[in-house]
Amino acid sequence: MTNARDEIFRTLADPTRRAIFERLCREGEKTVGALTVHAGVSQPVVSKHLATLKRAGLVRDRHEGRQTHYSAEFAALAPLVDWANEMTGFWEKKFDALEDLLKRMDQ
Amino acid sequence: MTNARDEIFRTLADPTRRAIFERLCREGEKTVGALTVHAGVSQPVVSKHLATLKRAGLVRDRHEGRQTHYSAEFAALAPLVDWANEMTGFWEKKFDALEDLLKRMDQ
DNA sequence: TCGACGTATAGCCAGCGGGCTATGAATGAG
DNA sequence: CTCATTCATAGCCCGCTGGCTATACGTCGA
Repeated sequence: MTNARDEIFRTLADPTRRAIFERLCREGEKTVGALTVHAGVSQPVVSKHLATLKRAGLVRDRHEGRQTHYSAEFAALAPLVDWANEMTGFWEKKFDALEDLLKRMDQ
Repeated sequence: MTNARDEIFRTLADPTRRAIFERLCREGEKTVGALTVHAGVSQPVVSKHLATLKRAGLVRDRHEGRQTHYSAEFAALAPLVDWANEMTGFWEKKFDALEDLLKRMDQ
């Protein structure tokens, strides 16, 4: 029952994980080792976070020899943006309704 | 050190809390009691979630007699949208760079 | 003034999850 | 073949937090 939107929010809630994702967004494809250097946590933890990000569809992995290259999946952010737009959309709707009401009152 | 963006993500990560926020977005100002009816959790829990949402700047409260009315603060979603745009922005940048590269190669 | 009502706070518990180390599995180098 | 390298997995621990009940606090009606 836990939908994609929920998973995206949960996944991006952790600062360490979000930092890893940000890094992939800014600097493109990176190996686990390269990410670990600046992550501030151990390599297994980085791998774990990457697995979580992958399950949420936020990253892709590409195996090349013994290293795994990860890259950001930008499109996966769409549900988040859509949700935010939907929420603020309700505000605009109400604003429109208010405007409409005022117009009617003006008549 | 935990900035606003971080707090917003953490706050919206919980499904129950996000549902409450969504409800406030969709249906406007609501009392704690009204929110509790459909929240699926006890009243104290709803109050707690509302306090968390308030600390994150996502809702406002208005006291009227013994009831407290809460309403969504849509503007508080801006950091979230900005962040998402920034992330996808890196993608566009890279796309532009690629386009530029292809142009140069074409010459 | 007193009781009922609406909300917030306190205190507790259990589970989730993020951190660690140790180790396994796969690949490359020599 | 053997050893080093790179990453993933396993197993553990502990703090955080979301849930609960009980209760305190403030407000309204009688």
